[in-house]
Order: sequence, then structure tokens, then C-alpha cells
Amino acid sequence: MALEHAILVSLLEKPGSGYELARRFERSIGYFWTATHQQIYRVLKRMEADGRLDVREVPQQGRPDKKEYSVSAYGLTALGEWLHEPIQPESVRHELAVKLRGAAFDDPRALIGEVERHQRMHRDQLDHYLAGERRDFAVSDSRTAVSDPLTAGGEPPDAGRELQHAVLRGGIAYERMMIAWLDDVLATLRRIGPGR
Amino acid sequence: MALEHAILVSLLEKPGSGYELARRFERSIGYFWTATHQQIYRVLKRMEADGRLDVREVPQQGRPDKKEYSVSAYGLTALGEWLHEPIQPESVRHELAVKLRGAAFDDPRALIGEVERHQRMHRDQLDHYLAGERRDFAVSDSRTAVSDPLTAGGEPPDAGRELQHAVLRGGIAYERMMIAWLDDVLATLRRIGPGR
DNA sequence: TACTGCATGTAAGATGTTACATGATTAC
DNA sequence: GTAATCATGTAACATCTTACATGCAGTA
Repeated sequence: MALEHAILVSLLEKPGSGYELARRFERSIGYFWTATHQQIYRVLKRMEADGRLDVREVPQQGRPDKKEYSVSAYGLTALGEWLHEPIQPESVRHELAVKLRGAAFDDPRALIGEVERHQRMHRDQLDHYLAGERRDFAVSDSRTAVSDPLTAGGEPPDAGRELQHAVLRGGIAYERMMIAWLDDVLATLRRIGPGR
Repeated sequence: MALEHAILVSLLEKPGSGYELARRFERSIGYFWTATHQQIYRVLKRMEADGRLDVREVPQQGRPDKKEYSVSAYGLTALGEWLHEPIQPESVRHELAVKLRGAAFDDPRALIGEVERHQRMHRDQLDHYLAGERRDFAVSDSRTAVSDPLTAGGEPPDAGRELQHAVLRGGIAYERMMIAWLDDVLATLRRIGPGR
């Protein structure tokens, strides 16, 4: 169950409440794992009962009190063990591809609007990633960042930052790939006409 | 529930038994949707009860008899309706990325073997896709296929084939992107050293 | 007064995973 | 004889989604 591990990683990066975690799952962690607040609260309780998390009641003014969770020593050990286990490849779920193949039995052109909508969402996501990269990593062009000689032999780099950046570059590469592929799909849909 | 729709699409392309569907989910349909035979049998029963599928008992020699499912008129209508509904973007699940960010709190170098293993799996998948493309679509280089002028104005193209090819090109683009990104990740892991 | 944000939860149902179970045929 | 392939299923459990529920504070 990787949600538990995603929560461990997030709380190691910074302790927080269930609500705060839910918000992080809408942004940074959400780039590679999604969860709703219902899931998060349930799992937090279980992990606290297991002893992988510590809780601290934080009274607040003008806001409801919150429970701030942090990773216990046992939680850190558990994460370490998981890191050394091999994981099997992710199972793929691409609903749009299902639709694309289904479109052959309907009117393929009717899908054009939907594909354009998805492409816009991917463009927005890409812009969001690039803005985050400029803000947090001060890189002008992520395409050149991979083998930038300026960072190759300098001061000792921060492992956490470097890894976060690498994950973000993955998100950027994914969105660019999707945008290009959806261009290809749109060209195909326009070429094949109204169908059956 | 997209498993139902994936099954409708697959059975429209060719009727078959639960067992045959399970095998297809290991190959062509499996490129964009996964399901185990247990799921498939459960859903097939429900869809037959709903009237979206027809069944035909097929006695066989030397093999167990099988139930061959095909899409009913109502099933085709149901698929058409689904095709016209917008879908929300897929929720991302990238366990390797979770590990990568978690590695900052452990030894990042310990992940190198695992990342290399994943990269090999993606290379194998890419080879598999490219072999399938050569076999089924007779294209020498998928990179040029998108805007190949030879196919732009010729005989009337088969919508089903074109769409299947477009989906396959998506799989190819995805694997190439992943292989390149994992190269980037490996370079990052080697650069940042043994960590904390 | 209504909406948004902060904060935490319950409940029901759908979906997905893992393990177990059976039995015949064919290939090595 | 042993394993793999074809063929279908049950049961238990884990996980995920959707809807419902509460209550206070600040803003428009």
C-alpha cells in the first residue's frame, strides 16, 4: 500500500495535519500519487495505531484545533525497509485510450472536442510544473538541466532537493509527451473522417 | 467503471470468452487497461445480467467448453453514450516517484539497482510495442509515421486500424519518455552520493 | 446572508487484489 | 510423471470513491 509510504515521505519532508496532507496531495505529492481526505484520515489513524506516526494536538486561535502528525523512529525504519523492496511495474489505466479504440464503433470525430479538452488540461499542468520549477529550482530551461555542466562539479548538492527536482522533471517530461501524442491523435481523428 | 467499457470495446473488436479476454488484457488491451481474470468473470456476469452482452455456449473438443460473449445492441448503445460523456483526467500513481523522494531519508544510491531494473522493463516493453507495430502496421520508423505524406492522401483508411495504431504510438511515446527520464534519474542518483 | 477556507470525520458501495479450488488435455 | 495451457469460478480482504455530516471564522 503505497499511500502509507507517500504519507511517510510527505510527513518526513514536513509534519502536518490530515487537512494539510490532503492539500499537499492536490499539489506537490499529487504529481505522483493522489488521495482524498477520507482516505488520508483513515490511513493516518491506522498508522498512528501501528506506531509509525506520532500525534500532537495543536490548539489554534480562530481555527479548529488540529492534530499534527510526524513520523516516529519506527515509521522511519518501516520506510527504509520498503525502499529496499522491489516494486512491480505500475498497472496502466488510460481511459482516454479505451475511448479512442471504442470510437471506431461510433463517430470518431465526436471525440475531437474531448481530446482537445484533455490536451488543454495537460498544457495547464505543464505550465504549472514549469512555474514550480522556476520558483523552486531556478532553472531557465528544464531541457538543458539534466546535463548542466555548471552543477556537475561544485558545492555538495542537497539530496532531497535534487530528488524532488528529478521527480518534477519526470512530470514535465510526461506532460510534454502527452501534449505531443494528443496532437498526433487529433491529426488521426481529423484524417479518418466521420466513420461507420 | 471503465473496465466494463474496455470489455465492450474488446468484444466489439472480436467476441470471446472470459479466458480469452484475460489473455487480451495481458497484451493489446493491457497497454492501457489492466484486469485479472477474477475481475473479468465478475464483470462479465453483471454485464450479461444487464443485457449489455450476449452469451453463447461453445462446446469444444479436447478443451473445456467455453462461453463466448458478444456485445448486444443495448451494449453498443451504452458504449456510445459513454463515449459522449467527458471523463476526468486519470489519477496518477507513480510508486517509483514516491520511492525517489523517500530515498532522501535513506541511502539514495541503494535505489540505483531498482531504477535500472525498471528501465530494463520499459526497454522490453518498448521493444514489444515496436515489434507489434512492425507486424501489424508495417511501419519502419514510428517517429516519422505521424506525418507520413504517403498515407496523407491515398486509399480510404480503416478507422479502427488507424485508432489502434494511434493508441500504440502513445504507448511507444510513453516508454521512450520513461527510458529517457530514468536515465536522468540515474544520473541524479549517481551525482548526489551516499547521503545522510 | 451566503460563500469560502479550515478541520475532522462516518457510511455505503464499487472496485481491485490475493488466495484457493477444480479438472481436462497436451507437450516435454 | 510433471508442468503448462485452457477454462471457470468462490471467498476474503483491501482499497478507493462518493455522499453525507458538523461547526467555526473570515470575507463579500
